[in-house]
Amino acid sequence: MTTTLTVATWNINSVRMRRLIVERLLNEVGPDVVCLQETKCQDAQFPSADFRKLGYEHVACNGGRGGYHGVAILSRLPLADVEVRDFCGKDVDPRHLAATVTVNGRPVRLHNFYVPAGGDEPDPEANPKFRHKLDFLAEMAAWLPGASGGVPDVVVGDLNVAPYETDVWSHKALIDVVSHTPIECEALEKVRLAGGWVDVARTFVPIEERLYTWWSYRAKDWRATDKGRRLDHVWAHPDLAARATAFRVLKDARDWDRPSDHAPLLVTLDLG
DNA sequence: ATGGTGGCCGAGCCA
Repeated sequence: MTTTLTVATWNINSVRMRRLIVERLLNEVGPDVVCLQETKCQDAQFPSADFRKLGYEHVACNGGRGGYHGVAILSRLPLADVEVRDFCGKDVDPRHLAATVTVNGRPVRLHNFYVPAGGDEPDPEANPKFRHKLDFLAEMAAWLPGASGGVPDVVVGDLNVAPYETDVWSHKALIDVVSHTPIECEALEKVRLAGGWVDVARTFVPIEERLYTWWSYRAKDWRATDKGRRLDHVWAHPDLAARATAFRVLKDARDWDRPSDHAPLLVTLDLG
């Protein structure tokens, strides 16, 4: 019996447009669980059957009205206690989905997030989208630490903030650009510290080393110019972080056919 | 260089 759990997180930028590269991840990498963001797909239209055929029999999705945002979890393992939370008092705001998987008798609570991008102007007074982003992060900090009911948890997703200097191609150039402004970086750090989660990526890739998960579609040659940002994250309860045996950003997927602008992240936990 | 690209849905919004 295997005692490892491999979790992927990937902002897919429309699951219907990019179903084939999701299938490529399932076939070629084969994580146990895949957390998707920006599915842009109502639940009734979600291509669950295609993923089930590949062995991902357990599918949970939160697609809202379809056009915007949306999160989903594909899993080879049963998903228990599936939960959705609408943040910031919005009726339909499909940005969160939680579920529990159990490996070797050990339950792990997964929280899959798509944090609001925040628009262009980093001023909460002038820009309601930035206000929403800060409010969302504040609500995460207040709610998330108590949300897993004592089950060790993993928080993943497109958190839309690159918190450290080496999480962006130029700290100086991006200091006033939404995703890397000090107020957001501090807000994200507050969320992480509120629950005591470990930034798993940074336990594998030292803080001195640049690490990105997103490269703009607008770059002429994304790999050569390498103007990336680390917007996607894997956080883990310290007991789980201590069991993390592998982590990587699957940068090659940024060059797959009709790619997402985000690369998948993969973490493996040894629950033996 | 205040553009550039891409997906929603079928114009303008969102990222």
